[in-house]
Amino acid sequence: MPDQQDGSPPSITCRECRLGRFTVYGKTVATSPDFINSRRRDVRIIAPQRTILREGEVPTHIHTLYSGWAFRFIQLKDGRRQILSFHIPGDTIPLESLCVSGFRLPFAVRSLTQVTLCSFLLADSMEIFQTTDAQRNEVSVALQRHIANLNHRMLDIGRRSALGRVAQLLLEIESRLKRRQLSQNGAFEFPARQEHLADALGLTTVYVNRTLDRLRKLDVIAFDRNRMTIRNFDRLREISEEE
Amino acid sequence: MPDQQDGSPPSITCRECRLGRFTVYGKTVATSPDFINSRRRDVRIIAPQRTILREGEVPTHIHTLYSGWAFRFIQLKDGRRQILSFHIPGDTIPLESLCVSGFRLPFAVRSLTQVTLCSFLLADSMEIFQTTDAQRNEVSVALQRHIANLNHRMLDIGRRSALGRVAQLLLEIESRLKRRQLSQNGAFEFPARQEHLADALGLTTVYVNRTLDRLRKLDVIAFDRNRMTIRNFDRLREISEEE
DNA sequence: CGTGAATTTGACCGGTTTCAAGGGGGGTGG
DNA sequence: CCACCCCCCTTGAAACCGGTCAAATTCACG
Repeated sequence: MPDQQDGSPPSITCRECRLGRFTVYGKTVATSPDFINSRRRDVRIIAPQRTILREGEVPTHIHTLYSGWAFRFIQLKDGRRQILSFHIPGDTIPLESLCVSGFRLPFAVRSLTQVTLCSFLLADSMEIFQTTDAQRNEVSVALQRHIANLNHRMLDIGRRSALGRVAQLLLEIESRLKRRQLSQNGAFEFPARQEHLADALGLTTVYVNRTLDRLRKLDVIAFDRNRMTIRNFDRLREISEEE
Repeated sequence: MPDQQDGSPPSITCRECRLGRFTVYGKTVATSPDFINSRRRDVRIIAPQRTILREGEVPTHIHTLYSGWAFRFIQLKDGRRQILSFHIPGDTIPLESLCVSGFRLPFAVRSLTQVTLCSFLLADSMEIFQTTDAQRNEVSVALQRHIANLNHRMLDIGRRSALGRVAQLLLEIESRLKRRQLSQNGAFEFPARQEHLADALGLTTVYVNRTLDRLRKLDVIAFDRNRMTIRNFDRLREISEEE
């Protein structure tokens, strides 16, 4: 694992980074990793459950999530929280800043696990992302995927039963992890607590638990504290579509 | 009203258009309305409940909604539908195409009422929107608002009661209409059926009806078939935040 | 007036929440 | 090395918000 337990950042260059080719600047890092590396201003480790970005701020840096999970969310005064999306290794945070100038965050970002961030100045990023058509296109594709995921999550929360929502979310996360080679045969690290799933799906923790239990008893998934396995993709897809 | 009942497009130039200054190219239209007008390829009237853009397509044009309402949505095979947002006069459809190259729509767009669209080639639009910093900024601001609205809608659907959701949606729509001078003292045209509200809020038509009725009995709103009036903004805001 | 679409109302149902208590596992300190 | 503790998962029972089904009413419009 890339995580360091002692709190010191990993001394890995972009050239050796196994995640580099999965990022939005994957194509560029492939051709000139040292260029990307020279623009990296910081590699930082952040503890679990820490605020990374505050709602309303205008980011001056963008970050690549090197290890761990984070999530973006909005919160009500009384504590009710909606998680808008989960960030997994290789994600750019916040992706929108590469496209929307002066982007004022309409959400906050928090680390879920311990997290390692590679940070770039937004100005430097623009140099990277505005130079070639190929690079502009990478950003577009990433942003399109993200928007599509948000739209689907909205459909899930508004129109699907608890069972369908959980199934959809698990499938989305697995497919994103798989694209980054972080899922093998449907098995992957899954550090989110049931509380996080609840806040992402518009459910309560208790009911997420009951729903996961149903899926487990159907032998569609298996999981323990930090690991999730999809044991029957076809069935999970059926459930996700019908419910 | 700008609507034509006879099906022929209005013969209004951008110079005389009272909506022009509220669009994303408002600044540009103010300085050179004839330039904008020269790029307008089409003014078209579309009947209610017609598909304007299909899910999965890559738009070649962008449209300014000149009159009427439209909405974007995703649908399940069994007919369940989630409305992602409503489009009101002055909106650019789809706004994302101005920022994300080759944007493949993850949703469909349909007219709610009869609708008048001013259409521009995407290529021509780029000329308009990429030329000046001021113009790029306009797009950013519009997109930020839109993203923020989507995020809030997600919070509403996931974490608020029916009463809070309805209140939030009415406030959002009123504030957007007001910015375009389409709401006076909280009173505005409101062509959406209760079914549309239901599909936007993740509720059923019947329950939207009961919820609107509660707000009406509290004397917070008044409405008939095509007109909505917010009679008590403070109370509506309280309700929207607490529920 | 007549017709169909949209709103409104009533009775009942059920998915999800709420409240509350019990259990397990991993980390820490004695 | 064991005991304790905290966090999280798990389970049960009861309540409730919103859904479902069905019928009545109102409204726009021809």
